[in-house]
Amino acid sequence: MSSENLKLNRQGCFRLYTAARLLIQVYRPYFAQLGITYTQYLVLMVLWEQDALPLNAISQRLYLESNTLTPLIKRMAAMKLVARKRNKNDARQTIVTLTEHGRALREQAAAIPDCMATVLRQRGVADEEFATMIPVLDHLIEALSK
Amino acid sequence: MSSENLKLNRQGCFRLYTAARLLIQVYRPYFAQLGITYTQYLVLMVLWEQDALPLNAISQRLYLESNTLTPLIKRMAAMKLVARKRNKNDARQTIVTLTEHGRALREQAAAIPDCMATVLRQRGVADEEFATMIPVLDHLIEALSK
DNA sequence: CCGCAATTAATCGCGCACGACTATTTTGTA
DNA sequence: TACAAAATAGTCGTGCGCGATTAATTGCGG
Repeated sequence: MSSENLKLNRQGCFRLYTAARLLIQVYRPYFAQLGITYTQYLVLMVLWEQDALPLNAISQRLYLESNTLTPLIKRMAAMKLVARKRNKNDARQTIVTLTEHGRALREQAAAIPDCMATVLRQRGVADEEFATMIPVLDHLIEALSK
Repeated sequence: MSSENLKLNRQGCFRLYTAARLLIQVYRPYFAQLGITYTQYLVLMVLWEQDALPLNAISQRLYLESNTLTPLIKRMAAMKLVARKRNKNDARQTIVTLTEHGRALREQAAAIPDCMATVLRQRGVADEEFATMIPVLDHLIEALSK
């Protein structure tokens, strides 16, 4: 193992961390227009795909724990994006459902990926280039999430 | 532009965000042993390379603003890792210098990249695989940071 | 059917990130 | 030289992330 590769890991982490932050910064104004944050958008994405999920299921999808999700979803409930209710069959679970407002946001948010793709292309990042990272990121996530 | 690629962007952001989080989670216990956080480690890395930098310079290296760095570095000063002092030549600047303790941590932290590389390899992520992302991440950071 | 382990959310405290803003100091220029 | 513009840190408020812990509920082996 060369010291080159050692350095690479640590710098790789920094690059991953920085690229994620900067990319989310580009997203932020679009979400701000809808009155939501990036993380709230992630929760909505999960619910748009399948509604009425227990917090547990959202947790597994997003790799976020209840200590992050519970307050997050409470804020979303306060904004009338979702509703929280106990599961009758299993009183331990809290079921999260979309409100009309939460469902309606889907159409408005649909345009965001287009905008993002355009922004990236304008800044010289080709889709194909970005795409080369996807399988590695998936491998990394799969390897680190257990 | 296929809807496939549109989806890819948004999911690409999520993957980037998640992979960064999970990777830092693996780092965290090592840093905890030294009594520091990942972000504090980043500041130390910059200062280990060149000591006595104005906050401004650290900001540029880490892509973090003063609203993040000022409190962060104050905490590090409270822990006696660094010292803060005004620049005599330019009273606007705050110069951040390593203390003896901050300098000493370098040797202890030196082992961490080894551990990380081992952990990743154990989990089936080869250095070469990770390395393929580096140029793309650099391109992304360069493109998004202005 | 009892009790104990596992599951599921929730709570708490702290440290980032970051948008918006302010205060101070320097610089450049008319 | 005056003074507007730029540079530099700092402050404030909010929303994550997450380690640690707790409370409530369910499931399961004996």
